[in-house]
Amino acid sequence: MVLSTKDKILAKALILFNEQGSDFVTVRHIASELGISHGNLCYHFANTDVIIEALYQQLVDKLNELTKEMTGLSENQLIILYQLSYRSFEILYQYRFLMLDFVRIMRRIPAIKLHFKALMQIRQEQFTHIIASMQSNGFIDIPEKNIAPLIEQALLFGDFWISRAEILFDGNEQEKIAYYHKTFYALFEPYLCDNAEW
Amino acid sequence: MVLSTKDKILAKALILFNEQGSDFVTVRHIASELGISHGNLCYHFANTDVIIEALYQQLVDKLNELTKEMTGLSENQLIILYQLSYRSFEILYQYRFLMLDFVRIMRRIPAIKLHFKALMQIRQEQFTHIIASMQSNGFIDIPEKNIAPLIEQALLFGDFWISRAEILFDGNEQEKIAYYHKTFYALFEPYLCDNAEW
DNA sequence: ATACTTTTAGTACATTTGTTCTAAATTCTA
DNA sequence: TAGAATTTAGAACAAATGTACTAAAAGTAT
Repeated sequence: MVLSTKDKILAKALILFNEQGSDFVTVRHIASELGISHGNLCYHFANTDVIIEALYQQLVDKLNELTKEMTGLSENQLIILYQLSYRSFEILYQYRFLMLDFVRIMRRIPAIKLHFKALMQIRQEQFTHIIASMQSNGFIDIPEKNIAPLIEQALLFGDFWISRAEILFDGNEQEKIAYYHKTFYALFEPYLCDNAEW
Repeated sequence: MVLSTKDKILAKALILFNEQGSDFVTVRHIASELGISHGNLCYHFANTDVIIEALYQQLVDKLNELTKEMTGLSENQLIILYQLSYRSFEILYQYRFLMLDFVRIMRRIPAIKLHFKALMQIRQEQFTHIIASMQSNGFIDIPEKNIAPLIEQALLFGDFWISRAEILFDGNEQEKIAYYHKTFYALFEPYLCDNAEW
């Protein structure tokens, strides 16, 4: 399996962005790491913003694919919620620079900001739907007024656990994901019914 | 009340950082906005990192002062928790660029990263203490195993609500703070006892 | 008033970066 | 294989930035 120059650039850029942050990394750095000229790199991607947009699109595609895959399953919503969030955490971690430099990237690349706002809308509806479904199946018992805050908490946590982990967590990648996912899932625990323990 | 050049620089830098992010703002920009030469500015602060460190110190001082003030009160811990967090949210918002550029700043200025890790340790202990105290006073009933996740959730929320708000919240500053503080406080609600409603 | 210190403006320089351009090399296609 | 399209390397340029330096101006103390 041989990668095209385009794909090699994206793969290397992802590594460098994750390691060093999306600033500090320039087209020249990426080209240098790949052993190609920056003129060549700019032929494929005019600047780093374009590369970031491409990587963001990769992330969105992967998350969409995951969602499609999971909603096809016949497991109960509790397991869906657990596994969907866990695997989302794994995917997000692959593209962690996007979350680590969240505000900066949104400020610099309006297209991503617009798209992200729309994405959040969708995610919020998905959550609402899952919770309503769990409610009607008796897995969860949550007062109406607590639903919106819970979803807000969950979405915020999902976006920023990586940033917190980057500064404060000592441990390898797998431990990190497992720890923060556990803490994420604990958001829902107060509302779980007894028959929801598994 | 006339400000020294040093203080004028810090005040203007805070405004610009909050508006535009800590990169994009250079010593030349700040100097230009103030109508002074950048040579002069560099006489007071060698570079933007030093300015950021000074502003971070201001934030820490304000938060410490608030904590000291609040722990002196004789209200019950529920009110303490509510008010302390609300006023912390207000102060954090004043210095929001620090939270918006969280990871970037920590990566660039190791002194702040070290200090912040220590600060988090202290905040975690404060939370633990408050919760234990509320527990023994019968305001809250929380299983032992849920305490650590709750604290982690609260600290994470406290650090990153500003970033989420920056992208997604439409509304003025007061509404923003009120909305996110309410969502923050909702983290604790599932565990509050009946006698804790107020 | 004089000498000393602090503050200020302005200049200069090296480095980095984005961007554009040219021409060579390579690959593709007919 | 010949010609066209694509890909690549490298040079060149302008703009921005951090940093250091000089000298003038303002303030202070004796």
